[in-house]
Amino acid sequence: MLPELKITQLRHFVWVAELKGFHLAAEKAHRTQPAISLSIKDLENKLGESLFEKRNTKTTKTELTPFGKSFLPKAKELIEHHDRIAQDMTLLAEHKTGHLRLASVPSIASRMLPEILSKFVENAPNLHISFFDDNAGAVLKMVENKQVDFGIASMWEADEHSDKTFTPIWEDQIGVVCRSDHPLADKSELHWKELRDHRLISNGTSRLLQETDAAPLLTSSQFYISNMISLIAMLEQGLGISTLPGFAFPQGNPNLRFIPLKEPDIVRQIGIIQMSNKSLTPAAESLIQFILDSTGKG
Amino acid sequence: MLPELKITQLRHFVWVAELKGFHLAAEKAHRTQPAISLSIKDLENKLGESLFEKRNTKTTKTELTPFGKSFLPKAKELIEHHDRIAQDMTLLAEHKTGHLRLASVPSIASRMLPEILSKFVENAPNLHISFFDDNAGAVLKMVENKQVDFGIASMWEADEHSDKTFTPIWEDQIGVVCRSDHPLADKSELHWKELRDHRLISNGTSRLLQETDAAPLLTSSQFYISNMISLIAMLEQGLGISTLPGFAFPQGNPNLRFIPLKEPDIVRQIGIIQMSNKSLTPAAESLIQFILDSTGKG
DNA sequence: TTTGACGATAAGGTTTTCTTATCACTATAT
DNA sequence: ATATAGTGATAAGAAAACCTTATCGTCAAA
Repeated sequence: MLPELKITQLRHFVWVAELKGFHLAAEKAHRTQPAISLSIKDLENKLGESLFEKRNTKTTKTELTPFGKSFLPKAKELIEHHDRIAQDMTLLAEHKTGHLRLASVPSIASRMLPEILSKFVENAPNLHISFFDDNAGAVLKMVENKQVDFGIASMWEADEHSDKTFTPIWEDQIGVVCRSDHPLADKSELHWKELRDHRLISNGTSRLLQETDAAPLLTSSQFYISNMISLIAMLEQGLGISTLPGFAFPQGNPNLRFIPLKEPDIVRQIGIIQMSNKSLTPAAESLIQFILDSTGKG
Repeated sequence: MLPELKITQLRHFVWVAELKGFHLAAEKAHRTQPAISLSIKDLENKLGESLFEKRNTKTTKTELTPFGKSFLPKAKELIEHHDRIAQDMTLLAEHKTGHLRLASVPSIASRMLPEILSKFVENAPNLHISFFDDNAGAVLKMVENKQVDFGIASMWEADEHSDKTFTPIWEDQIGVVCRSDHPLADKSELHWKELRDHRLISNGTSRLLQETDAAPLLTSSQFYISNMISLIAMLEQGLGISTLPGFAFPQGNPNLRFIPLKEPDIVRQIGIIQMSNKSLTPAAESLIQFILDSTGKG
């Protein structure tokens, strides 16, 4: 039966040995001298051998026995090993290190995450981040397959009571996008019926119009363009108009206008999607909290 | 401030993780299930993060959190490290391993030690032994210089109250050595005066006659031979007779006889010499005990 | 010889750890 | 659907481990 050595006990031993005295060791351990005496005695009993030369007699020096001498380096190594692990785990728990994987829908990825992430990593210099951007469906899949710790996307009712949890964060209003010189360009808001006479290009986000008053627009749509970059190019070309969530609109584009759709007022809820049963890594947990805080939802 | 993890606690964690359950782990730890629950809880508090998935709810499986998963291998390593050290030190304390150095006077070295050492090492397969044989003075020096853990030799009064401790073990009686065809060869015991008419070769052990009734023999001695092999050769040649302690007599030599000296009856005390203040390694301690036991002095 | 420093020891209090008893929950088998 | 057996959590008190105060004996230096 092997004895079970306590780290604290080993520390006491090392201190007594290195400071050459029980009193000094006691001070360092924030304990009284008898506590150290007993601790060492217990250690000696466990090991079955004296660590220090017969004390209380002849010699006043606190000196290691040969046995103690051979134990000293081993004890120090074990303590160092312990401290290294304690340090590692503490850093991990405090999300200063580790690996964080997330996926997001492109609009948030380009519009909100750059600032959030750059601020977040300031306090976590050793944190590795893997980031994926894709459409909402793909994000959802990556969460389900546990390829990512969590995802950022919108979630529609169908999946509401599933094994995933949705925490809404941003509200993204649908609007109409057209060229600056388009007849609708100067409106400050629009009714869906005003769009009927214009060529509507549908895209990946157009399904948001389904099940709303504006649904009829989709059936009459001649073009469908899935790729956002192509879509923008077409719109800039003046091929037609389209609907997009606000965050997906390339803000700062001088040639295009974004006009909120007021009737129907369609708002896309974008938020965090995670598995309900699986708990998150500290780093992931922490980033979510950070996002909530920096968006005022905390 | 780093938390101080206890080895026992880490064991509990590893067992719960590997046996996938608190009850099984409790059994293995010879503890009750609540004890393990609390132990894990305490560990989680120290680390500041959950190790197992939210228990008591939804899932009945005891599963690690990502944090716990990354902790598991580290915890196992630390436990193994601890056990390795505990093992090493226990072996060292039980003198199954280590390095043992001793010096002995040749008579004991050749007469008693072979059997003793071969029996001793049977129980200590990993013990390294360095052995030196030399005359009593040299043995004493090696003990003083700490070149050896202890020495085996005789010790004369002058050094009695020194920094060395002498533990007598063997009693070696002085006798007369002569060739088998020598006039004295058939005697069963001798008086020193019977030697006066024979040529006496003195040797390194002859000082044992000093301060005894037989001292006059030394002054009349014509030959002094320090080397034992040469001495034996001379004796076999019939050059003369000599005195030797019994253990120094090459037993089994067909050409020589050993006749105990009865008057004076000189007994050389041979025993263990060690430094008084310095404690011994477990291996040395153990060999000394073994010698005491096997000579009935324990 | 006295004093100061060292570590050991005794007695008693505090903290930690464990146990017994019980609860809440889930899954399986009636 | 209900009972049953299995999971882990929790509360209260007992046991063990740990620490403190007070004191002692020894040694070495003043």
